[in-house]
Amino acid sequence: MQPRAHVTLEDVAKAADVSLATASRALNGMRVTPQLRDRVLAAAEKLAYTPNAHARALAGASHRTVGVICHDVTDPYFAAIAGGVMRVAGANDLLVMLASTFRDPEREIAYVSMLRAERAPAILLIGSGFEDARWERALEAELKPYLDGGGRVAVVSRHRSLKVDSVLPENRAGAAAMARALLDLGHRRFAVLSGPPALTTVADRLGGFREELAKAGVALAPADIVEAPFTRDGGYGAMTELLTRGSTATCVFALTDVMAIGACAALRDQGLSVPNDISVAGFDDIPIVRDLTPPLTTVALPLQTLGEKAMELALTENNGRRRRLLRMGGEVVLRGSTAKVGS
Amino acid sequence: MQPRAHVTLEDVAKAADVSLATASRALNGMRVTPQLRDRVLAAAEKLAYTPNAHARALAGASHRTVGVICHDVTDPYFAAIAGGVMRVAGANDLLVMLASTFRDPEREIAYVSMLRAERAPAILLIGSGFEDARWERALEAELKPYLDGGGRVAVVSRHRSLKVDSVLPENRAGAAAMARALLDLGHRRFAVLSGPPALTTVADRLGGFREELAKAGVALAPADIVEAPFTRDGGYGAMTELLTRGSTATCVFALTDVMAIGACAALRDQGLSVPNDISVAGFDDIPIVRDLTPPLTTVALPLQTLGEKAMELALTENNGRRRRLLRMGGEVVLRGSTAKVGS
DNA sequence: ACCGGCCCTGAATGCGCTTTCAGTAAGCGC
DNA sequence: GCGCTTACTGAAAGCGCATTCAGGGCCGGT
Repeated sequence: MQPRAHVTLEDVAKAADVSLATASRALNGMRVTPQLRDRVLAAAEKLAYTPNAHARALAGASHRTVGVICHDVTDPYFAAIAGGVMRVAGANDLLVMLASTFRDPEREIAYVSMLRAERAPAILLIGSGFEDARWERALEAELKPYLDGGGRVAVVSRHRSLKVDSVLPENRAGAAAMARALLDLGHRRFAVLSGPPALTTVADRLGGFREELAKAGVALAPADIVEAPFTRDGGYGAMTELLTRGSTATCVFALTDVMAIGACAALRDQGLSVPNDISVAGFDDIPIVRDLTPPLTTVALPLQTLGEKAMELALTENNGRRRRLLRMGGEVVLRGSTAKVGS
Repeated sequence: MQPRAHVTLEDVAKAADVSLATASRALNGMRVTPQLRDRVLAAAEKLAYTPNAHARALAGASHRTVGVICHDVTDPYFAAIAGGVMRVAGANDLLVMLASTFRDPEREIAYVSMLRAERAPAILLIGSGFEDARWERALEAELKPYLDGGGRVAVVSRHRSLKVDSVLPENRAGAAAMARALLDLGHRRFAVLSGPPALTTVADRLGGFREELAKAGVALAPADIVEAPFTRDGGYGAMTELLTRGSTATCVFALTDVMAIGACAALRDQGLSVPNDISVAGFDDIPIVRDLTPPLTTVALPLQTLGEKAMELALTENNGRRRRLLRMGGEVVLRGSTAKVGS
């Protein structure tokens, strides 16, 4: 005969010969005569009882599964941030529901909706928002009732339009700093490996870079900018494209390290040397880049910390009702993938 | 005045002036007069109604959040597998709860217990099991009632002791194949960068490698094996240790690519060249290794597919009650990090 | 020995939803 | 036009648990 699908609290209570209420109290550590408590615990153990989290949540006990939505766990950038989130979550005895949207705004909204249905105590949005105001509004509409219902929301690296606690990488300032650093190395002809223009991160990084160059009187022609997905293959393709266009750039700035890795691969496959033939710089400082040959010059972001802070923001009550905003990172780290011009 | 904490189905029903049951049916796409359905949908929309997933689950509707437990999402190996899992999950309109154990068996069991409480329809265990039979038994005890209750379990890369659907990398055969490949290159003095002996994967890979060497009359002395965590820094430290010991190995086999990356970094920092001074080989074929300089020789595993297959196994009914077992990967991929001896 | 008060236990209620079950209105054939 | 089937709607039960509300045993005070 099949064992019962699920052992319920009632079964335990019956086995221990106490009332359902007493069993509940014993299991939850409320004051109960030690003898009874032992009986209940023993019965629960014997029956392999596991409380039904849904029933528990329904009955009022807050449940402990927070939602995290990112673009793509496979990307080391998001993996590192998610790692930080999970570290803090784990320390607080929380489960994490992780979802990947693959940069599809529709999926993102669908996930928020599911998380809302789960009555997750907190939702974290990791990664760039979308330039299209339509999506941001739809997202906001989804988030609003959640927040009204007491839900907590924090975002990482997301455009300011959402009025929630935020952890923001210094995208614009970091890119500007990188521009200065590259100018200091003597570069004057640049190319940029850009990402999907729909992402706000792209606008910020590209804008910061371009403006800083402009201050030095260096222009960035449309032909010097190639758009591609924020992936290794995107970077590879963009770099290849640049090469076939006959670009004369002495330095390539990839908007993410992952793209920079692809770019370096393309250069290698074309028999070009980094940084002797061309300098390459990235953004993010994902862990792997310091172990590349040559190690990658990049704009450093404390990725794990980004995630940790976001989780902390979501977990701590924000009494002053103003949203909190943390800005982090943005320092240029010069490594071997960039060199002085003509050296 | 505060908006109500949560809009319930009853609110929607009242607003649409229909009964609760009708509202439920309208929302769930059951046959209802179009006119009524529209009224209900409009009311739901206006009130920003989101069904309570807990209530829904409790009332019998199966819910759609599967649990995935891995050692560490930050590790590209697990990230890639998790990516595959999420791809299939997403295609089936499932949410994924991802948890990282950081290789702590106690946490692993705790997570299984939480997932069981959540009544997740499926649990996936990603990553090596533990040699200590005590933990495996405890895990089994936790899993047993879950399976009896109709839960589905699949594991990736986990020792056979668990009687559940499995996707197994060819750890032993792959390591043996690597041994042969390295022998063919003329190597006779080897060192191994090993992992925590508590992990079954370590025993399999190390065993396969050692046995194949033995067949060729090449012994692996204890001094040639260094144990370290399965991390980049672990590999770095182990390689450094090996160097300070004055190892005479011409070839280093790291049990994972991540360790191999650390090893290469250590060699570089010591001014040694790969593969001229020493050959390095890894295991897993995580995506990044083909972009290293030199690209890493390794045992290939179709990581994303591993995750996809596991999810598929968990999703498909297993009518024949025998557990299904998929073995995958194990082919040696020779790249630039290994060279013929003396060349 | 008696009563007030305290602490522990058990019965009962409700969380929000799905799902029978029964009831009612509409539709059909004769 | 009557009886019957068909189709939809509404009332109500119950999923498993936390929790409130009474009731009952026990203690100390007098």
